Parts: sequence; structure tokens; C-alpha cells
Amino acid sequence: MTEQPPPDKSGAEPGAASPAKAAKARTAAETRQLILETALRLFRERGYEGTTMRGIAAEAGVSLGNAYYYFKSKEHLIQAYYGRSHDEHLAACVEALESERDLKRRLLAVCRTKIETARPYHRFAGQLFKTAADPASPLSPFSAESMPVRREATELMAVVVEGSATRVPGELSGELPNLLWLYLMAIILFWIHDDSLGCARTYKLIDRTVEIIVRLINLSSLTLMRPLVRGALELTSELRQLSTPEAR
Amino acid sequence: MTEQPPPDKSGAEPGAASPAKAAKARTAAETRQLILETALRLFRERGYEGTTMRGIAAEAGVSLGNAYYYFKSKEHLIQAYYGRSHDEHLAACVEALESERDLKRRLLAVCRTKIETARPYHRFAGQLFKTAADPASPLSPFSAESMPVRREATELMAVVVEGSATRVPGELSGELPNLLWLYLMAIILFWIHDDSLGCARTYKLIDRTVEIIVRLINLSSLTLMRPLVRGALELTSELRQLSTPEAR
DNA sequence: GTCTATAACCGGATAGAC
DNA sequence: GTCTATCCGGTTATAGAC
Repeated sequence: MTEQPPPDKSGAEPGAASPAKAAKARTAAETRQLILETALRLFRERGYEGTTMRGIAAEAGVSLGNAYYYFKSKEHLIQAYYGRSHDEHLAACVEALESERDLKRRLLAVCRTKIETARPYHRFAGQLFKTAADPASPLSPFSAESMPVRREATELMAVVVEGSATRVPGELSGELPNLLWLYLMAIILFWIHDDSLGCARTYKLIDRTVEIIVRLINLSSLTLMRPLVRGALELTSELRQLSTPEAR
Repeated sequence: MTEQPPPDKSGAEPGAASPAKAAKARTAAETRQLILETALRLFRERGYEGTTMRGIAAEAGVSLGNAYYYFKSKEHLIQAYYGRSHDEHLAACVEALESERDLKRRLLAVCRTKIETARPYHRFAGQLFKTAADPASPLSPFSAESMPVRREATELMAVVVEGSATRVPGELSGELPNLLWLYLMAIILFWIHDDSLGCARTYKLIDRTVEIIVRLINLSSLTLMRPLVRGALELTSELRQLSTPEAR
């Protein structure tokens, strides 16, 4: 969700208790915020690799060590980006979801707004993906640390389906949001590699695949498709059961 | 970390039984090979990040500078891994492809052997993927530099299909190898994240999805499925046309 | 053309003083 | 909470030996 500054020990809400504060003083939350904003700006301007921790610190007017005091590593700055990106996405597609009942158009709106809101970070996202792709990294969308954002995003897909006029067969409806989230991840993966003008290819891909997905959902209640759907659903449940040998 | 004792300068190759060869002599190719083998071994033993260029040089008994003389960067060592990995895969599945006509079993064999041959490098592959995921990286499977390996792998999928007893509808047959290559990439992506015992989940995923894919191929000639297949194929061709604004 | 040795640069990360 | 000093490893540069 929105960036919550974790360590607030002073207990003083901004502007609440102390008007007597010296002009130059900064609360911890403010410093943290300052560093984060600076980092995100530099990421946009220079890309992920082009931005150094030293650069962030210098630009924000704090020391290198101080930056590391608030963010354990360069990667941890990215978690903040995740949260913000999701918030922006949510804000951008909530209107469409309130006014639209057609499943295809709902799904289209959600996918398109995701790409639109992420656009300023296109280059950054490419390099970012580099570290996010490492399964061991807490930044992996599949990691335990990413669970909160992931749950929210999946929940959004549930809203897309449930708020639509389409009736989804019972056996499929439980799994569908997860599958749609996975689909959106795939779209993002494509987008990251998309250097076409205005990301035209990604939009084309979205238009076409949403079409196909909705058609498949409609076909899924057909007897002919039963074994196929059944097989796919069994797979997802089996994969969940074959879970990791030792708990992390 | 323990300090590595300085490289042995005595000149005696350990266990060098070669009669004529001057003890210290080594051809350029041999040195290159030595460095590469050492690197791949250390990658296996310590992972990608856990292996330092200094460590490779020390273990191979050459200087750091020499290692950089043969491999422009740490990443360039990876290209060598790609090539070798594909060769091993080819060798491992050629037998099955010669003796088996059933499409499902052919595809199964190819996917399974891919995972099996890559297994010693599981951890390495995860970290490796980190740099390969960057679209700008020459190591990306979609990059121009990776084209040769990619073409070979796609060609392998063409063999899988063409050597099978299954008749694929003409409009689909041209695109199918590309789609199957993409499918294998997805499997690998899953495998990288798979920490289940013996990668059981990956094998389960392969079994199930190959089943589904083959069933879809068989269904694809049905009139009912026509618009769906047609739509998907139009998409791939459109994506190719909307190519990059400037040639690389 | 092959190779060694060494010093240096750069940037992520940490330690410990204030 | 904030700083300075330092470590560590990828990478580059250089100078010279065979």
C-alpha cells in the first residue's frame, strides 16, 4: 500500500505537538520520504543501474550511511516502488470498474491502465526486473515478502470477474483471479521487452489476448472443454500441494 | 573466507604424464578452456554471485588479468554456458526423437531432458536469470546476440512436430515451433523458481501442460476453435510487423 | 599474440564514532 | 540519526615478460 514510515518513535504527528521545532530539523519520516522521492526520481531519470546510492544520498543532501539507515539496500527501495505502482494502478482503474459490467471491457481496462500508469518507469522496470527475477530475491513477485502486494493485485482480479455480468462455472471461479494475475504478470514481462513506439505491441497483445481469454472463459462450460478445464485446475491444486520441502 | 595460497609457480603440472610437452607450456585454447571449466565448476559449487573473478583466476591458476583477457566480463562466461547447455540438451533428447512418433511423448521427452540436463545448474540458473532478464542485456533470450541459440532451439521444436504422427493444420504449423519454444521458456522460468524436492513441481507442470497443449493442437482443427486459432495467429503476425522503430 | 603482476576506479554495503 | 572511513568485488589500465 502507501508508504508507511515504519520507525516513528517520537509519537509526534506532523504538526501536532511541537511548533517549537527548529527550522532545519527534519523528522525521521520526512527524511525517509525525502530519500525515497529522490531515489524514485533518479530511477526515472537515469534508470536503476545508472542511479548510485551515493548519487541518491548526494541529491537528497544526506550521507550515504544515512540512506542505508532507512533502506537496508538498494533493492529495498524497489519495494516502495511496488506499493506505489499498485496504488496508482488502483486509482486509475477504479472508475472503469464502477461504470462497466462487461467482462471483456473490465479486463481490458485493468490491463491497459496497468501499463499506462507504469509507463514513466518503463526503462527502470526493465532493469528492475533484473533483480526481481532472482527467485531468492525478496523482490520476486513470488516471494513471501511480495505476498501483500500480490494478494491485493489478485483481489483486484477477483473484483474484475465478480463485478461483471459473466457467469463463471463454479469450479473455475476460485482459481480464475490467480490465473488472471499470472496473465497480467506475463503482460508486464512482455511490456518490459517491448521497445515498439508507444508500446504499441503491448497494447495489441492485451487487446487480442483479453479477447481470447474471455472467449475461453465462455467456452469453458462446454462439455467438450470439460476435461481440459478440469485438467488445468487439478494442476494448479497439485502444484500448491507439492509445496516446498522445508519452510522458509 | 580463507586466503588462497598464491598460484603454484613451480611449473609442474599436477600429474602431468604428457611426455613431450614442456611442463609449463599451454596453448591459448587450453588456457581459455581451463578458465571456462573452472568458472562453470565454481558457478555450480558456489552460485553465480558467490563466484568472484578473482576466485576463478586463483582456482585456475592464472592471473585476474588473464581471465579478463579471454572473457571480456563475467557475463561473457555465461554465453559459453548457454551453448553448452543446448548441446547437452540436444544430445540427451536425440535418441527419444529418433525412436518415438507420438507427439505428446516427443514433446514430453524434449521438455524433461531440458530440465534434467540443466539440473546441476539449478541454483546458478536462478542467479544467472537475474542478468538474463534485463532486456538490454545481450544475455536475454530475446536479444540479437542470443539469436543463434534461439534459432537452434526453435528448430528443435520444429523437428518435434514434424517428426510426429500428428497432422497440424497448415495455418498453425508455421507458427507452432515458435510458440513451443516460448512454452519451453515459460517452463524454465517456472523451474528457476521451483524449490520443491527434485523439482517435482516442474515435472508435474510439464506433464500436465504438455497434455493440454497436445489436446489443444488436436482441437484446433475444429470449426468451433477456428476463430480462436485465427485470432491468435493474427496476433503473432501483427506483433512481428509492429517491430522496433529503429533497426538495431 | 599470450600472459603476468599490480595498482587503481567505482559502487554497494558495513562499522563504528559522534 | 547521522556521519566518516573502510571493506569488498567487478572492472579497467598499465607496464612489461615471453
